Formats: sequence, structure tokens, C-alpha cells
Amino acid sequence: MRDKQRDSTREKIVEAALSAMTETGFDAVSTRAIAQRAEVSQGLLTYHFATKDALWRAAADRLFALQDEAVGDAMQAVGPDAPPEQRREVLRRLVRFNAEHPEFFRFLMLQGPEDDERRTWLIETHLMPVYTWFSNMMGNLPPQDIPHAFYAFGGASSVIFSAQAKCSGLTGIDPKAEATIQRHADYLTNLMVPE
Amino acid sequence: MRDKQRDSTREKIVEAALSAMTETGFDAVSTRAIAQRAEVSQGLLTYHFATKDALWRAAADRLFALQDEAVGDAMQAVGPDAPPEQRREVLRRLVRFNAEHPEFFRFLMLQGPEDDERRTWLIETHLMPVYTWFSNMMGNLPPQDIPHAFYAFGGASSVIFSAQAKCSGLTGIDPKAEATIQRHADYLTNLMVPE
DNA sequence: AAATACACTAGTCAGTTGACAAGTGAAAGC
DNA sequence: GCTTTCACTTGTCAACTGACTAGTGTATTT
Repeated sequence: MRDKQRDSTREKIVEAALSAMTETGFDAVSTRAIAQRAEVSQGLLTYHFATKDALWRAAADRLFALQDEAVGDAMQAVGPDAPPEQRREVLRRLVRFNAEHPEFFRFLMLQGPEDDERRTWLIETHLMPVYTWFSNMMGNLPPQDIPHAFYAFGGASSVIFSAQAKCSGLTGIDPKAEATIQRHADYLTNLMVPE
Repeated sequence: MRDKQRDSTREKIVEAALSAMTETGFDAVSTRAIAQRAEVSQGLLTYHFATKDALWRAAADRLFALQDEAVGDAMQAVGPDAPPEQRREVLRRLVRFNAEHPEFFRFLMLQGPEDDERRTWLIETHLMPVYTWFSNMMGNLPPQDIPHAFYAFGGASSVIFSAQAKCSGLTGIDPKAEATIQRHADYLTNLMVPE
């Protein structure tokens, strides 16, 4: 009973931290602002997460857990010899994940070059597995193209959703609309894995 | 004589502000940190630029002036009926610009949804013209594909360079290397405008 | 029913923030 | 040569930062 309460509070805090941090970045967000979003006292943050840094890591863990849940199994199942349609399906799911979680890409981009330790931790703990799966899935490409495909697809599939407010103001289309997501997925899939 | 000094100082400050702000974001950077980079006193920032916000705008102006210098003329020259090779050349130059100025894309991404006024100013003043040129250049595509092409190419051509430190740590390739830039330009150009 | 455990709050700390006020000194104008 | 201009520095301000300490109240254990 008390444990359940504890977990739900921690979750509420991580959720608030994640959304706050992906709006303005780690350093720009105060623990008090996060606490206010989570509707708890500021002291409670340092109670559950010793430092702001630890809270950042908890937010990262949550983010990659979400990604794994959404595309992990599909991505691992598709190897270099898989039929193109399977690959296309995984790419479509990745686009959809980025549309539903624009904070994922923002979190990665906002983590700048300034903090070596956080960056290294992020690469080793979370980024490397994803890159390995992607490499395996796209193993049909020439090996030297893999990093380019990874970053090209990563950027191409995310920016339109992660720069949401700018996108609708600029192009008039609504990046949250189902039709937009669908069209973006189709557009990219056709580029990367032609039928 | 004094005017020249004034201009070079202002430039030094804008330069420092730009590099600092694109590392950690607007709110996370202190005016004192910027002043230190520019090797001037903190008070001088408020002397030349009344507020931190004004300094941000000056940084944006400089960034888009750089872009215009690098690709503006080429982009405006290529219309919907231009031969593919011309379009390919502009895309290659855009990739190169993003490689040489990874701070450009970072600046755009770090500007989150939090500040309406800055975002609107950025769209109307700088983003809209670029989007219009791009639309015109890619006028051979179905109109409804234009926003998707814009964001897909924008993201695909930038992230590998703007996430520099993460990229070399993750993939082992050096995004600053000439060969990498060339390869990325070729890879993307072939995707977007097949020969 | 008394004792314990612990999720949680309030208050406090030194250090940092953006902006401003007052002063300095060297170049430009007369 | 005297005055004015102005790029620039120093010092100061209230407001805010992350982390810590000392508590409080309620559920669980004995």
C-alpha cells in the first residue's frame, strides 16, 4: 500500500521532470519548477532522487523504456535478410513512436556536448543498444552507409514532431494529426526502403 | 576608429553568445559565462544589448546571415523546373553548411515551445523565407509532400553534425571529417533526388 | 496500545542569476 | 587645450538556484 504510493509519486515526479527538461533543457529547469508540475514539495525531489542529475537519469531510463516497449521487439526481430516489407514496417513504427513521443528526440538533442559524464552514460547505457539493433536491421546496406542511414532516418523521422510548435506556425500543417503522421511515415519509408 | 572597435566587440560578444547558447540553450547560459568567453565584462553585454533576449535575437540574425551567405543565392536560383543536377547541388551545399555550422540546427532545436514571442519572431523573420525558397526549389514534388521533404531533409542533413560528440562516441566515425561530410551529402542527395 | 518506519513538508544555506547605477579613461570635436 | 562623447568596468540589487536539516503525521509492526 505504502509502496504503491511511493512508486506512483516517483513516477509523477519523473514524468514532470521529463516534460520540463525536454522543453527547456536540463540546466534551464529548476527543481522547484519540476516539483510544482508534479504537485509536490521541492524537498521531495531530493528525497526520492538525491540529485538533479539522478533525476535526469531516471527520466532517460523512462524514455528508453517507452521506446523499447513501442519498437524494441519489432526491431530485434528484423535482421539483414528480412524481406523489405518487414523493414518498412519497423520504420513506420519508429516514425509513429517519434510522433507520439516528441520529447524523445528533444531529450537527445538538448543533451549538449557540455557534460561528458552524462553523455557517456547515455551512449553506453541506452544509445548503443539501439544503434546495434538498427545496424543489424539495416545490414543489407553497405556497412559504411549505416551511420549515415541511422542519423539521416533519426533526424528525418523526428524533427517535424519535435519542433511541433514551429512546424505548425511555419507550414500550416498539424504535426499531431493522424494524417500527417501517416504521410510522414509513408514518405520516409519510401525514401529509405523503396518498394 | 572607435566605431570599428565597437563593431568588433559586438561581434565578439554575439559569437560567444551563439556558441554558448547552442551548447546548453538560452536559459541555461548565464550572461557572465558569455562575457567570459568573449573576454569582456558582464556589464558590457547589457551595454551593447539591453537584455539577454536582445542578444539572442542578434545571435539568430548572425546565424541566418551565415546561412544566406552560404546557400541563399543558390537556393533562390533553382526553381521547380530546374534540372535535377542543380537541385542536387543545392542539397549538397545545404549538407555542407550544416556540417560547418552544427550550431545552426542546434539553435533551432533548443528554442523550445516555452517562449511564444521568440518563436513567432523566429518563424516570421527567418524561418519563413527559407521555407519559401525550399518550397519553390522542390516545386517538382507533390505539394502535400513539401513540408515532409522540408523537415525530413532538415533533420537528416543536420543531426549527425549537431550531435557531434554523441555521434563519434556511438558510431566511431568522425562527423567533422571531410570524407564523412562528403558521404553524408552523397547519401542524402541520392535519397532525395535520385539520379 | 506503544514503538517504529518512512513518505513527505518547511525552512535555510551559500552561490548564482539578469539587470542596473555609478564611475573611469581614452579618443573625438571644438 | 579644454570639453564632450562613449566604450567599458566595477559594484550592487532582489530574485532564484540545488542541496541540506529538522521536523510532522500517518501507516505498519510488535
